[in-house]
Amino acid sequence: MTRATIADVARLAGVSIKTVSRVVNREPNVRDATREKVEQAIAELNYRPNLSARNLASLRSHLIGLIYDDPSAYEIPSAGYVISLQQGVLRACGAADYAVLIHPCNYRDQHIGAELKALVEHARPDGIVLAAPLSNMPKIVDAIAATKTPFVKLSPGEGEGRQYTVVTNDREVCAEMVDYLASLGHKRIGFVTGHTSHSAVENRFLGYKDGLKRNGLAFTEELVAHGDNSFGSGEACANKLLALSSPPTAIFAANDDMAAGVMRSADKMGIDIPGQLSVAGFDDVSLARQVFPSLTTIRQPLSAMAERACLALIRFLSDGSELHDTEVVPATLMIRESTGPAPR
Amino acid sequence: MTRATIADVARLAGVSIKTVSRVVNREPNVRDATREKVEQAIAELNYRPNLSARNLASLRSHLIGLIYDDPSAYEIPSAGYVISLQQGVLRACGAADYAVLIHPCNYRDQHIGAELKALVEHARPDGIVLAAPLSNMPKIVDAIAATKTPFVKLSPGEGEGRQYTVVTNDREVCAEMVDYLASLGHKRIGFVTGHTSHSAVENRFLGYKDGLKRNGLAFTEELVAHGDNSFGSGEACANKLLALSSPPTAIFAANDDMAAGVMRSADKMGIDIPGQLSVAGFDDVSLARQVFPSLTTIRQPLSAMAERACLALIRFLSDGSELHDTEVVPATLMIRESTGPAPR
DNA sequence: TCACGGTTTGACAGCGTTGTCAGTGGCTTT
DNA sequence: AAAGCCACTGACAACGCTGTCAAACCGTGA
Repeated sequence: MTRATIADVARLAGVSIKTVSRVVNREPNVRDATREKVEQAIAELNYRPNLSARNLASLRSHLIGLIYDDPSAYEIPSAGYVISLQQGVLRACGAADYAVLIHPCNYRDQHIGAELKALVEHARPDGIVLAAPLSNMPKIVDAIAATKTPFVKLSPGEGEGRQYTVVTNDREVCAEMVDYLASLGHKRIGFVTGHTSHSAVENRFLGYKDGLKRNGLAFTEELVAHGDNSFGSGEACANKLLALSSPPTAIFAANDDMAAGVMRSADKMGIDIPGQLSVAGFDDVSLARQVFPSLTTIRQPLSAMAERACLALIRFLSDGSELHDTEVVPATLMIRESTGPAPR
Repeated sequence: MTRATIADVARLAGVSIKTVSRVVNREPNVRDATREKVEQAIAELNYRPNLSARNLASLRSHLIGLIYDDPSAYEIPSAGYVISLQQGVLRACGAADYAVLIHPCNYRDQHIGAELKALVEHARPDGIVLAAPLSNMPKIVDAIAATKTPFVKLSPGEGEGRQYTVVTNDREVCAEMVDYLASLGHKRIGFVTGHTSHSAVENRFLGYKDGLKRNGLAFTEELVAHGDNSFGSGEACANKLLALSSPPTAIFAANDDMAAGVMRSADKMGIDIPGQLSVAGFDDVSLARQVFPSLTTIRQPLSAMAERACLALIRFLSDGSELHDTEVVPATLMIRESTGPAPR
């Protein structure tokens, strides 16, 4: 007893296999009565189309490649980021009958261009979703583009306008965070930057400066420390900022891991949060809710961004609708316990 | 200019397509000279086999389904667990030319059996890797078994011996953790249990009792608090244990999230860790290194377990080698800052 | 009644592989 | 020299579906 094929269904329903194909693929021009007969036969035989046969005949793979940087490959654990991506893409693909091919990779790898080329030539996905920070690296974007496979970029940073990109409003929302801190009376607001490979962090820095300006606060290099996105670098940056003769009363870090590092450093120094120091992060990873006090941060709508990007890709694949554009999905402030009125 | 097919290669090499197929699939009985000619033609044309055609002809999908519980579907963020699983499976599959189909699902879903059945019938993976806690749920295991698709179970708990299962030695390693705490002079060691749906946590509890016994310490119900694997429940359990007239000097939680909750609770009460209270967890999620002080815990070799399970599955698929067995991959203690000598 | 146009249906040729089975040719054995 | 064996190679039929195109059908207006 093997799986029923389209021919079995056709025989049982008393129609041709092409008509069964039409019913299965919801094509028009099938009489209602015929459709019903076929559907009944499908149900009776528990027929499921063979995807390999379908793909072979239709010259497509019905596969979407999701390419992202493997977080734990070099000890920056942001697994939540990857899971969110996957959720969004799976949601979009599930609805449209595409399968997802995940491909974690290490952006530091010398041969990543060749690796991605090989992947695409081997699996032949119909389209690709390229996630940050890979989507900000010209070498990688070019390698993907060279394969001629349609792709969308998912980038928290600014899109480049050359390909369809879904971004979040890093810059604006960071300025809003500064608004919020200023509204609490903070005058000296420090900033911990992230690794520059991640173009989004530059925008976060710009947003920080925008915020200072529009709240009448002067920008000082002294209050900026340069981290690399890791928890450890957050600690180091806080050590530096808090050792200033006139230390900041609030520190805004470009991601949550570093913000947690800042908190740990302050904790070690016996500095009370938020009594003596307010701390804010960016990302809203699960850690943000688990540190004590819980972290004020900014939530990126990652999963939604991934879904939107993937849906646009699928739309393009099915009807060829334009793909050169940028879509912005706004992020939101998550006010928690780590920020409070400026001390005085 | 479209992709080269096997026929193009055959023509260029001056052989039949079958011979090309033999070379590509590393089949025996091809003369070296012939093989070289073919390989040269393949390189020249940059030929890559069409996977759909191969799958159709060979009646297999070359797909491994990875089914796991979606952590963020109900706010228990253990994304690192999923990432580790994926890494292990991808490693095994990549080497053997299988693709991975990921399928997060919610074990609380009423219709999960039907959902998995539909998935398997639709995508027709050649084999399935079923991760905990799903692998401990008879309803789910039965649904998978009913599809007749070969599968392996990945379970931190005990295997059931009916199917191939890769487990870790939860019970033994937990006893070792108690050994370690006892060696630091702790006499009153509390335990925070996890959600009972996760059979591994029962073994952890048993290991805790084993450890007490072999160190000559009495087991008291009073020192056991029942959590549900969440950070919040860890806090609640610590509140209860630390309110005892004679509170424990060490608390061992069945997972890291709860251990972090314990730490937060102690922090709120002004209890010094590890000076007044030692805290230990289980899992070694990234959080364990980010809390202050960093958490002593137990690292599960998750990624290695997933890889071993998947390799066994692939071996079975290729040569039909036996699949009814249980393999144990040992876990290891990670001693960090949250544990220290008992106070006195 | 007949031609006409639109809707519905079917025959059949691929899609690019693998599996089966029948050669083919060289070397050993009798 | 004939027979037998083995290593190698190729012809061709699947595999289960979709796309193309032609045929059948059906209602309508002339």
